Amino acid sequence: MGSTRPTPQEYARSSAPVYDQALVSGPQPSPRRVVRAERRSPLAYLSIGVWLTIKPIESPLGEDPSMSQSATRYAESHLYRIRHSLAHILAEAVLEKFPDARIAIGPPIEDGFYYDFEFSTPPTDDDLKQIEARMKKIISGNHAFTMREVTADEARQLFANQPYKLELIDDLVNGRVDEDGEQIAAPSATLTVYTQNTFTDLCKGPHVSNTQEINPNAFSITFRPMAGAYWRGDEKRTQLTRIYGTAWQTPDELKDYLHRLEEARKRDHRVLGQQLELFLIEPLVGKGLSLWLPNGATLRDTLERWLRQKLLDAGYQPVVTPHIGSIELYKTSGHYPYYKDNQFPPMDVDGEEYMMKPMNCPHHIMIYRSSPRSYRDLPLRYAEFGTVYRYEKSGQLHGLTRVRGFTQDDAHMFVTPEQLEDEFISVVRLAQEVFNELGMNEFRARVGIRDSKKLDKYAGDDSLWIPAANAIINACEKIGIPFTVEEGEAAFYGPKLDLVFRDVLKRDWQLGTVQVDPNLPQRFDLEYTDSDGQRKRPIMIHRALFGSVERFVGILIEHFGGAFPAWLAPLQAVIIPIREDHNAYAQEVAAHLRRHGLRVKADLRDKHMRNKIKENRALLIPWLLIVGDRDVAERTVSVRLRTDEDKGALSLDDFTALATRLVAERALNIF
RNA sequence: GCCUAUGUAGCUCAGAGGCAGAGCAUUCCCUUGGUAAGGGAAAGGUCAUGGGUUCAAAUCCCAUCAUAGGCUCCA
Repeated sequence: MGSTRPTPQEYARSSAPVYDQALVSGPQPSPRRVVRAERRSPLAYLSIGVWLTIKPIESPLGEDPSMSQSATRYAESHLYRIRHSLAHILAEAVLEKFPDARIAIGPPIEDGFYYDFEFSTPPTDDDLKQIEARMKKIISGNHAFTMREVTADEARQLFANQPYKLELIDDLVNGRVDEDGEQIAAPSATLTVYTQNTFTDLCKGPHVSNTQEINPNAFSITFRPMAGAYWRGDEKRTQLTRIYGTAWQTPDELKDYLHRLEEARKRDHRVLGQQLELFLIEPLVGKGLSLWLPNGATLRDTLERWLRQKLLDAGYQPVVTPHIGSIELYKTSGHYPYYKDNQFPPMDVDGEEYMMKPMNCPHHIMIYRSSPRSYRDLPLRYAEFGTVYRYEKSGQLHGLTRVRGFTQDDAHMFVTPEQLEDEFISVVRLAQEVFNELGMNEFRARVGIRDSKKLDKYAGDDSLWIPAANAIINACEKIGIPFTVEEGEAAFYGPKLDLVFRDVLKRDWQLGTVQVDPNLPQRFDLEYTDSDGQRKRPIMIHRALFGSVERFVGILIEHFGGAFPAWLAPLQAVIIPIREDHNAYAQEVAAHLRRHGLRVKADLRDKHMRNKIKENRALLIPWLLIVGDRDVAERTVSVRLRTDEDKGALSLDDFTALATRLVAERALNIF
């Protein structure tokens, strides 16, 4: 390794943790990351790593103007000023109607802006409508935005009855935060305030010069309900009321945005999960616990069998471990004290404490430890679709993407230090292969290292962490996967790489994770005998590609909008007879296709064929096979795709060959 | 967990103190129709749960549960 190689910490500083604000959009596992991205000062966007080569993918829903720009350009854009200014106008309108409201902060964010308030009685939806109407009036008043520098004392006088502003002022002069509440190092010598019309706010800008630069019909504050938000994101502090706005340059852009939201809503895996009868979450079963209906289970099972075969081919060995374990196991691993608050509480069984399994690694470690190991055995790769249970706060649960019981496509590798980098590379390559075959081509990696300010949070010392982090970074560079390095995102036992997938709507989803772990082998005193006869300590790699199968299926549902490639579709073809006397042929066709391994059904209900087409189309069945007099006579099926394309008649043999080929190839197209 | 909203038939939703409603789905009857809803009938309800106010509660009040949008956290 060359002496110029930056330390992992230097990497983290040189690559902006968020390199494209568009990449932090949409539902994703870590809302905290969104918050951090929103608050990041423009400066933080300036240093963008050269290895970040995300290419834009085509979106069927049109381009979002803010998304095609880098975050830096966004912060300098006119749209950014419009949104920032609208936040102030919102505060003005709110204070007019609620003079005793306290104002907190109001930054521009992706797609819009928000402002946080403290109300004695929160506004109603009606109030919000009136506030929006009032904002349009203020905009039409052509008011100038003027900036003024003030001393801290002047500022304290200006905001004498605004405690949140006073706190910000104190922190600003002491160098703790900037106006958006972002932590910064240097104290700020001068403070600036911006005034428009009757409203003055502590603010570093920038703003539009006059409200006439804002189109009064290109924003909305009623598009999303009000929300609670903790002051400074700290749950121990006051909960404020956040009013969100979206704002654009033109009314058409606003319309497009609202349309995109609507499209995303239609793809919601919870909506499609019900419509396509994939899964249920039943209160009587419990919060965050999913029931898989036959359709969903078929999809899941197809995915799992495919992945299992891939793992066997890659030299993984299957293992199976139970759903609960002695608390002593998790005390030894260190998980219990560290993640106590996120686990189901222990249960007492005959005076011994047991826990629902929150992770599989300690169990796999015990399998490794069950027998003396030689360097000739390594790498050892244990794989299990292991179901784990974690206590998530109730407000945190969300469909399949955030549940309390889920199955990880988990594996643990035990390697020698020399094997670490190659093994790591092969894991990431396998991930690439798996996701590419699923048609998920757009993904990147996020390397998580220790928070250099809180080193005591982590197990083990530099001698374990630094080589491990370097192995990950080396691997990323060799593979050429786009990656960023982020401080404080490591697991407590080792640095990690998270795989982040960007779906067809350009939303980011964290998928699996690959973690280098030098610590658990130490805690469990794992050993192998090396070629020189010495007992040595192996290193572990923890990895999951899908992450949680439940969550992964949820992501697939949204990515494909429920229109799965044929090989994944729970039902691949439905045969629709035109008249009742075609039923026999329909059943014959179904039996024929089933014999060729296809999942098909003959729809023999006493309904008009048009009705059956409509209903099966809504179920997004890839192939609808219409059979009538001509088809019976000529042994054909008339193929109608779920895309509404009528492909005309194919001989039964031709269709069988086509369908089985597309399924075998796991093709993304269905004709 | 916290803030706000919502909870009526399998699904989507109307009803806002005075007899529990519609469309779709389901069942049955008629219908046999070549590419996005053929006709008719029946059945389907603890109006989330528990308590309260009232002559009377799906409707008003309180609590609980669940869901949604946020906030916070995530091995």
